[in-house]
Amino acid sequence: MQDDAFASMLGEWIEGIMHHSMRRFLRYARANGLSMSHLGALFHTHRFGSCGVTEIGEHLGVSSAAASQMLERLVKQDLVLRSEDPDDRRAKRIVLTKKGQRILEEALRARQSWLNDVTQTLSDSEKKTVSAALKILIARVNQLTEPAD
Amino acid sequence: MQDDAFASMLGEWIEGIMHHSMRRFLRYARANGLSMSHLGALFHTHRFGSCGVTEIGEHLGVSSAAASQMLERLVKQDLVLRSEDPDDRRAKRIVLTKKGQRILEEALRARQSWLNDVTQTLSDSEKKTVSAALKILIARVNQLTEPAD
DNA sequence: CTAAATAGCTAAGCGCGCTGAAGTATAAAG
DNA sequence: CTTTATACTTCAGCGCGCTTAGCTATTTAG
Repeated sequence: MQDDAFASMLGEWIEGIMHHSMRRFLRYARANGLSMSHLGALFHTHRFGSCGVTEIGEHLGVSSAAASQMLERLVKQDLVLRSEDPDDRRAKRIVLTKKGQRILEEALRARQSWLNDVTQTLSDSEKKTVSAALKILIARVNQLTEPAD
Repeated sequence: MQDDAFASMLGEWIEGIMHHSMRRFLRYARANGLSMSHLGALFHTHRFGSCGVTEIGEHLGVSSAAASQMLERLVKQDLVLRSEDPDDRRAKRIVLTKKGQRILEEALRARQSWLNDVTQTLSDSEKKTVSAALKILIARVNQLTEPAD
C-alpha cells in the first residue's frame, strides 16, 4: 500500500466524520443556544475538572475579558458553577453543573449518533478488523502532544 | 468483542479526531478571518460545484437574507464568484474562485496535518490493518443518507 | 511594608451574523 | 395578460463575541 493512497483514505474518512458529526453536533448546539466557543469551554472544563477563567480563555484563544463575559453567560444558564478558589482568592474555580454535564453528554451523543447506524451494519469479522485498527490509532493519538497555542 | 466496548472505542477515536482536527482547523480559519459558517459555505460550494444563495442558506440553517449577506462578504474577499444564472435570471450561481479553492485546501490540510504525524509512526503491517478497516468504514459512510434538515 | 505581578471583572465600542419586513426582478401558472 | 411564486437583495434592529483600557482584590517579591 502506497503512502499517499493511505493518506487519502484517512482523508476521506476524516471528511466523512467531519461532515456527519459536525452537522449533528452544531445542530444540537444551536438548538440549545450554544456556540462553538461555549461547547469548547464546557469541554475544557469537563476535561480538566476545575479550571480558571484565564485558562479557559487561553484554551479558546481569546482574552481573559472575553472568557469572563462568556462564562458569565454560562453561569446564568446554569451550565457552570463559578466559585472562589480558597487557595488563591484572586482566582475562580469553574466547574460543570449537573445540567452542564448533561448538555455536554447529549452533545457527544448527537455527534456520535450516526456512527451507531454504521456500527449496526458491520458483521462480527468486520468489527474485529475495525477494532484492531482503532486500537492502533487510539494508542498513537494518545501519545500525541499538541503543539503549544 | 462486545458491542458497547466497540462503540466506546469508536467514541474515543472520534474524540481524538475532533480534538486535534477541530483545533487546527479553527485556528487556520481564524488566522484567515473566516468563521465556521464561512467554511461551511465554501465546503458546500466545493461539494456541489455551483449553487444558489438560498441553497447555501438552507445548508447552513439560516435565512436566505443571512446567506446573501455572508456571500457578499465572501465575494468581497474574492473567495467566491457570484454570477447570474443564465437559465433562470432570478438566481445566482455561486462558485469558488482560485483563491477560495486554495484556502479550502489549506484548511483541509490543516485539519489533517496531525494525522500525518500519526501515519508516520505506523509500521507496514499496522498500515495494512488500518487501511482494511478504513475500506470497510468508508464504504458504509458513503451509503449513509443524511436525514433531512 | 511597599512595589510589582496576577486573576478577574466591568465598560465602551466595533463588527458580525442573524431575523423579519419590504422591495426588485424574473419565471411559472391560471 | 394577470396573478402568484420564486430568487435574491436591502434595510433596520438586536444580541453576541471580541478587544482595549481601566479597575479591584489578592498574592508574591524585594
